[in-house]
Amino acid sequence: MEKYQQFWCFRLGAITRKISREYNTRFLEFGITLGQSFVLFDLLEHDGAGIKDIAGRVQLDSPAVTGLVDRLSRQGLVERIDDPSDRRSVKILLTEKGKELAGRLLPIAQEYNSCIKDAIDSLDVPIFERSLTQLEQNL
Amino acid sequence: MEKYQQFWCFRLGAITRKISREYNTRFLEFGITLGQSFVLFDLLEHDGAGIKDIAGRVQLDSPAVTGLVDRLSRQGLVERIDDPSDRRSVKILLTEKGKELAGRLLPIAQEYNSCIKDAIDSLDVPIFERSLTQLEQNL
DNA sequence: GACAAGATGTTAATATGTTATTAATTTAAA
DNA sequence: TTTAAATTAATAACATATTAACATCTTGTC
Repeated sequence: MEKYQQFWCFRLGAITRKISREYNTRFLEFGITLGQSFVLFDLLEHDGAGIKDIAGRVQLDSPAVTGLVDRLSRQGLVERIDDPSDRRSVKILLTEKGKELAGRLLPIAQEYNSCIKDAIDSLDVPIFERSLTQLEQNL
Repeated sequence: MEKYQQFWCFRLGAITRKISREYNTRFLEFGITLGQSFVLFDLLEHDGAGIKDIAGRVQLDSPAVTGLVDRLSRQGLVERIDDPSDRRSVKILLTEKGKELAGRLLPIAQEYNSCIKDAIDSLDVPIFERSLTQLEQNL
């Protein structure tokens, strides 16, 4: 076993890519990718949010969200409208089609998330989740 | 807390990006990125390997490794030479400069890997690593 | 030996993510 | 009030990752 293969960063990256690939496969028939779905899910609870707010919650930089919103809007799932209270800003709104799709994708994502949890000992799940929280907080 | 933010996929992705960013910052002065460093580290133990072998070990597709090797070779850190035993294939060799740099980066990476482990309770480390192994095996 | 099937690496097209820069606007300060 | 500083989103440039298509070469079978 090579040294670098024990780096958490390497292992986390490989696992994340594998999971993302599976999500993307499941979402393929809807024409959506995993990253795009997070924006849709976010808008379900924050319809009309600006780019920066979305970026903060999905933990991406603004330019990345700009790109995701571009692709979603090209599919008629979201709309950009000017923010009347701040002309620099933009409000992202779910269209009917987008709202409907987001509602359809959410249970699919939740179901696969359960599958992932099943991959490890059920007794270890709370500890694993606690570790994730600590990584989020302490890095 | 939004639903999607509890998806392991979301959390793992965000953590991985954060760690990668820190590695890339530490490697910046060497003109190297995290992904490129994995290829260098791999060659330390498998000098002369082919693209497909490297891809298998670093868990990427061949085209991704082709790109990484392109950038490394542009910096004179690796060399492509024809495989005399199979004319489809290519051997990737570390140059002196590449070998020297890989040896210099490895301890930096190991040191930051320890930092990351310090982010979680030391008692939880073995369980977290066991969970990673199970995710690798069962997904 | 000839041909079909498989293997190897590259290229192209698309999506993702980061950093730096820019344009437009708002806020704060002098 | 005029100017300086900060904010918002977009763009450009680059690196990364995946899939599909391709060219080249090897191998196995007849």
